[in-house]
Amino acid sequence: MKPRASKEKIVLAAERLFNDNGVHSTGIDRIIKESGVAKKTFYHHFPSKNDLIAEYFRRKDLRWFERLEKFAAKGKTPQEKTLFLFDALKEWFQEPDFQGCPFIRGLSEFNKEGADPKIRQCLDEHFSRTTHLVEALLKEGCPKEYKKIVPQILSLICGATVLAHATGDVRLAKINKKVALELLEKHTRK
Amino acid sequence: MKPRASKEKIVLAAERLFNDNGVHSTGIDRIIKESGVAKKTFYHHFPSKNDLIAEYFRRKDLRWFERLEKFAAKGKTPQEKTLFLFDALKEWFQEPDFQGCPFIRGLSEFNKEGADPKIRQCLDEHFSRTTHLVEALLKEGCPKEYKKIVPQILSLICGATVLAHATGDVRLAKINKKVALELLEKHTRK
DNA sequence: TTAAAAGTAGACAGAACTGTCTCCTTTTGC
DNA sequence: GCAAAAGGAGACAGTTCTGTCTACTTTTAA
Repeated sequence: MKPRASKEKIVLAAERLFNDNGVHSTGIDRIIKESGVAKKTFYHHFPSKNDLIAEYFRRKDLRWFERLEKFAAKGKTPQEKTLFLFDALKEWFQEPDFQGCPFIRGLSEFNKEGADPKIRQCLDEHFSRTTHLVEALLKEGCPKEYKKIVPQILSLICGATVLAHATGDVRLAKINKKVALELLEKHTRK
Repeated sequence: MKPRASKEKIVLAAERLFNDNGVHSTGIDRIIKESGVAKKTFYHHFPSKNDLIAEYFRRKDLRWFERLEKFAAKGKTPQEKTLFLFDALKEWFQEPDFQGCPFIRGLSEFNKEGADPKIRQCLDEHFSRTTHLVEALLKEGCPKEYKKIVPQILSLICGATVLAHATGDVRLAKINKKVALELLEKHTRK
């Protein structure tokens, strides 16, 4: 086996297990067994489980923004770009292993006294970066009122994600896209 | 100590610890220590930890609907009742120990293969009962279009809750109440 | 009053978890 | 080619977790 492939195999196994069973419920031994590496190899790449968890969140964050930007690029105006974010959600919700947002799930497990600071930082940065992305789009699209609309759009994104996870209803993406459209039309017409 | 008080003390300690540290992260020993009962007493009332967890969710569910109904009762029309739900959220978000929705958090920990069925049932019932409450209000308020609006209102409730937890911004309740008002006005005028 | 129910205190078993360590082999990079 | 880095296999320590059990005391209710 290629030495450099070990780290990747660990992260891929962790990604699947964390997604299916939750982060806390997934033991190191299980990750090691399923990735097929030796325990020493694991601890060579990740000094502790928390380092793997942080890496997991960094990767999820990266892919989240790749997806959002891929869809936003389909729109011509900032308003269109914003609306295409909901198509990104639709694509996400339809994935067979969709288990809700890793960061919202992460809040449950790591947003507490005593949790590893580098993990909490991953969560904080993810939420603030998502906010900034929407903020940047709306600042361009409706510069006078973007401060009002940003939390509304973020609520629609969050709400769709949680409800799609709780109920399995993929249509939430489309439903909230329409609400977003109405909000944007209303605040752009003025 | 009064014998009948033991069960209550256990549940109260569990409620605080589950809220502060998460359900999985809270060990039986900690709950026993903080509630001040003997281990045998604990297992007398709850055959297993999962039974305590189910009881925890049943109580949270009960209080959630008590609160929603208390606020809904302040409105005269179904539309007003629906809008008052967001004032219930505001009250909730302002509590010093607000740590997000226990059921959304529970999804992260228990919505997986192998989780205790009675716990998953608590979660499922909570989401469907909340849906039915909103559905009942809107069915009365705008009978022709309630099917469209229910998921929108639920999204606004969910989104506000998650974002208030993630960012600490209590204003989400008020912001989304306004969006809900616009949605209801639009669909009632027709 | 008295038997049953509920409680206290805490040892203990058995499993699971994180992280360390040893011994040895393979791969990489200069 | 060869030293250093990376990897394999797995024993082991130390902790924590759930759940059981013994021995004894207090409260409740008929």
